[in-house]
Amino acid sequence: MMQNMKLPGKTVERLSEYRRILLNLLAEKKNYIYSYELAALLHITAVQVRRDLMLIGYSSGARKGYDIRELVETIGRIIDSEEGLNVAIVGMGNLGRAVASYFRGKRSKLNLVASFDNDPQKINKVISGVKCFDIKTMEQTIRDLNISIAILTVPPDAAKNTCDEIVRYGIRGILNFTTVSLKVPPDVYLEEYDMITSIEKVAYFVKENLKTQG
Amino acid sequence: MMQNMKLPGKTVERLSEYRRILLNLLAEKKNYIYSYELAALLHITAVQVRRDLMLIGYSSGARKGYDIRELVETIGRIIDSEEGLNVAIVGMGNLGRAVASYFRGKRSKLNLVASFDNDPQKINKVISGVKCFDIKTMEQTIRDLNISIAILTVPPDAAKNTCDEIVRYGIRGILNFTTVSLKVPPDVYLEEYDMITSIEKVAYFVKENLKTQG
DNA sequence: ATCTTATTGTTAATAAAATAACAATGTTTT
DNA sequence: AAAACATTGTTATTTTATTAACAATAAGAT
Ligand SMILES: NC(=O)c1ccc[n+]([C@@H]2O[C@H](COP(=O)([O-])OP(=O)(O)OC[C@H]3O[C@@H](n4cnc5c(N)ncnc54)[C@H](O)[C@@H]3O)[C@@H](O)[C@H]2O)c1
Ligand SMILES: NC(=O)c1ccc[n+]([C@@H]2O[C@H](COP(=O)([O-])OP(=O)(O)OC[C@H]3O[C@@H](n4cnc5c(N)ncnc54)[C@H](O)[C@@H]3O)[C@@H](O)[C@H]2O)c1
Repeated sequence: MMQNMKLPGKTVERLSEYRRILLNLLAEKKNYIYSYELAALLHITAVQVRRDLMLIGYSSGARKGYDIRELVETIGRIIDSEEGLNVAIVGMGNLGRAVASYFRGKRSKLNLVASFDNDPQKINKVISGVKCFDIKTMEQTIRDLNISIAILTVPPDAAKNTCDEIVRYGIRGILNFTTVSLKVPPDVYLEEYDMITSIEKVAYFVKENLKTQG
Repeated sequence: MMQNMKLPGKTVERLSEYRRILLNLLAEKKNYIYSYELAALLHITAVQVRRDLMLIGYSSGARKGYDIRELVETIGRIIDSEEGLNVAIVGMGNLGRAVASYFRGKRSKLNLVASFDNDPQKINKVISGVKCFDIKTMEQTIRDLNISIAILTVPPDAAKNTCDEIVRYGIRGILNFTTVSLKVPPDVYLEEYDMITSIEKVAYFVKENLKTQG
């Protein structure tokens, strides 16, 4: 098994989702799970689950289902970085605070270590559990705290410049929530998400369903 | 051209993204755009853009690029519902408020007409521009205001029950931001999004890139 | 201990999505 | 007004993702 081969993005997404659900199940004291159960929880097929687990080389021993604890651990070995990676939120407004409060204490291998803003009201305060730094100190702070991932939640008109800055300061991955489409060098991984797209997609299928089903 | 054929979900997503970007460009007084320009803004290929537009039967006249205003209008005719659809946010916490403030005044065919919560502090107040109703009045309010789409942002432990309720009250599409995986009847369209998955995906590729590039 | 059964792991087949190839078309240049 | 050109619209091809099929395996039943 080529352990050093990059997994397809889709598989990585599902592995993250498997783990999220498995952790919930562990909390409910469930210890084993069948592929078809996990599939049903994610609205996918059991084959897909088994295929994904095959890709990461995980094998269950069979017939009793997967050992949830073990599987969570295996997924971690594949998708987490051993030493952990440090994350910052850039732009501590409505969305930034929501993300911070959600993120807090969730993932042991991804540490939310800082946020940045240009609002004097926010600078040097702890907001939603994370210290807010002056955006002017970003270069220094990113280096000092060894931050490699940024969650971008500044206003649209600040997005482009801010993105160029953080890339210059050594950020290697960006989750962009602004409505602005960014350009980054090929060695920086960029993921973009816009809620409006999700809502419009829902609306489209609702509309189509209403057309055919009344 | 089969106008009544459902488009692939991926195409619907891209159409929404095209429109978002085109509206930004219009605001900057740009009137025409080539397929390759639009593609670059979305990090996809020009062929994909042209293919999507072919699917919705849009034709440019050629060589001067697409008329942005016209294209925005055409996309609207395809993905929007003519009469508009009404949307509610269920759970007006950190994320609910962030979504509300983002949504406000954005889409003319999707109207954010209500939010629901069980916190007496919030009930009957206008929060982030939208009135917050008592969750107990949800059945009535959903019917009165003809709400067909819900954005679910309640705490995880309330998610399942709340989802069952809104489905019973006639909701036809749900955008689920809770970490709980929901089950809905086949005539209800469900879209789920978890930020942690996005961040873990970024982290995975950052890790892999660091391995190969130092 | 053997048989039955349920579930896995994996290869093969199918389906969906993306890309390439290129003729058609309208624009600009000469 | 013809030639050169850039860009589109569309079909064909390739690639990627999903699903189906099924032999292998281990748990439980007899
Ligand atoms: N709210 C949402 O649900 C949502 C959803 C999708 C996308 N977005 C986008 O995310 C971004 C943030 O949305 P929001 O609702 O949190 O907005 P917001 O105005 O509440 O927050 C923006 C924050 O960025 C800070 N800021 C402004 N300029 C800055 C700069 N140059 N450097 C650093 N910080 C700066 C502001 O002080 C503020 O704290 C926007 O681009 C918005 O379009 C929001
Ligand atoms: N904050 C984020 O960025 C983020 C991201 C992804 C997912 N989520 C998920 O979204 C949900 C909301 O997150 P949040 O940070 O806004 O939490 P929050 O606690 O700030 O907000 C939850 C809101 O729901 C209300 N509520 C509680 N029980 C309710 C009930 N039974 N009926 C109606 N309303 C009820 C609360 O009064 C509160 O206003 C959670 O499930 C969280 O896991 C949050």
